[in-house]
Amino acid sequence: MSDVPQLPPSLLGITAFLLSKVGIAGRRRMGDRLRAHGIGLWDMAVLAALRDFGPASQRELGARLGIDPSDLVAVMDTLVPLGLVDRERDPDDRRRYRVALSPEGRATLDAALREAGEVRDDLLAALDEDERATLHALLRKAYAGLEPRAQA
Amino acid sequence: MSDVPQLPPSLLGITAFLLSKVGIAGRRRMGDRLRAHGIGLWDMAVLAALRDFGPASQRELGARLGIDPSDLVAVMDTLVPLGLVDRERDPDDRRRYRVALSPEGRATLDAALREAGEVRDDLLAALDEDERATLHALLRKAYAGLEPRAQA
DNA sequence: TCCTATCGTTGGTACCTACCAAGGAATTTT
DNA sequence: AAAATTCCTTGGTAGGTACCAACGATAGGA
Repeated sequence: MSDVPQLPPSLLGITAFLLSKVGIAGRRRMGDRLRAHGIGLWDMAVLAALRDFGPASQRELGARLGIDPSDLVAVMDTLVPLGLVDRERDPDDRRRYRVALSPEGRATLDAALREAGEVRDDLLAALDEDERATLHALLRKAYAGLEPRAQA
Repeated sequence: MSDVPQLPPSLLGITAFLLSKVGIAGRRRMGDRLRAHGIGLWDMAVLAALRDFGPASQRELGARLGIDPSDLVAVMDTLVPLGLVDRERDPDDRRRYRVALSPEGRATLDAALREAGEVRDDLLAALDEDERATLHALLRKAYAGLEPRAQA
């Protein structure tokens, strides 16, 4: 009759459950859209960090975003060949790279952020503008409580 | 200086990003707490489905919760030995099992739901009662839009 | 100079989620 | 009674995330 889940009310009463469900759906949709741009979620996060904070070493990027340095290698293996970042050895310390956002990277980031807006519209289709703003503000507040230093 | 992520404002402005972050944090905490009861998230979902909808076959449970039947085997391998569910062959069709919540299962589910409440309090520590209620209502509405049949 | 530390990299582990194929047992259909 | 279908199970694949150890290259301190 139906191959769509009909979840128990007990679970729907759990905020963390809803959070997880909607969050996973959003993450999945975002990942699908970014794939069309040839990048992944971590790649987008790195582009955003480079734009917001300026050029950085891979180590700094990893610390900032909470990514293990070894996992950052895969991100760079994506971003560098696509020309979305410029990576050169730091003249002052040739152990480290100096990773910077390229014009192409900036354009891709802009596109990714537009995709994010569309994902939000899709994910929160049932909510009006005010409700979306309220939801965002509440999430921001809750997240700030979780990660004190992440406050903008 | 800091081993805690300092996320780019660009990302914090993305509702889906926050949703995912807070959702993952909640899921993780819930998983940690359930582990102390010897069960996982899927196990809890099955217990909740059995309480809300009554005894069912594994196929029905799978369809209802969106779990692949083969993955449900692992859930049963957890719940049956713990005595949280009673599983017997359906007399009318001995291919299928009739899985029912046991008294121990009901008690464990109650405990799990209490844990869920504590996780909410922890996860949403930065929000007051009204804000938590608002957040829950908004998530419920958004989720209902995503999964039309999941409305309670 | 020698020792130690850091940066990026390779390679590996572990865990979890989600799927799919195939088979035995039981049932229904033809 | 033969064939097709359903239910559960086993086994395998695939993707994603998160770690950790060790190494070459480079740099700084004793």
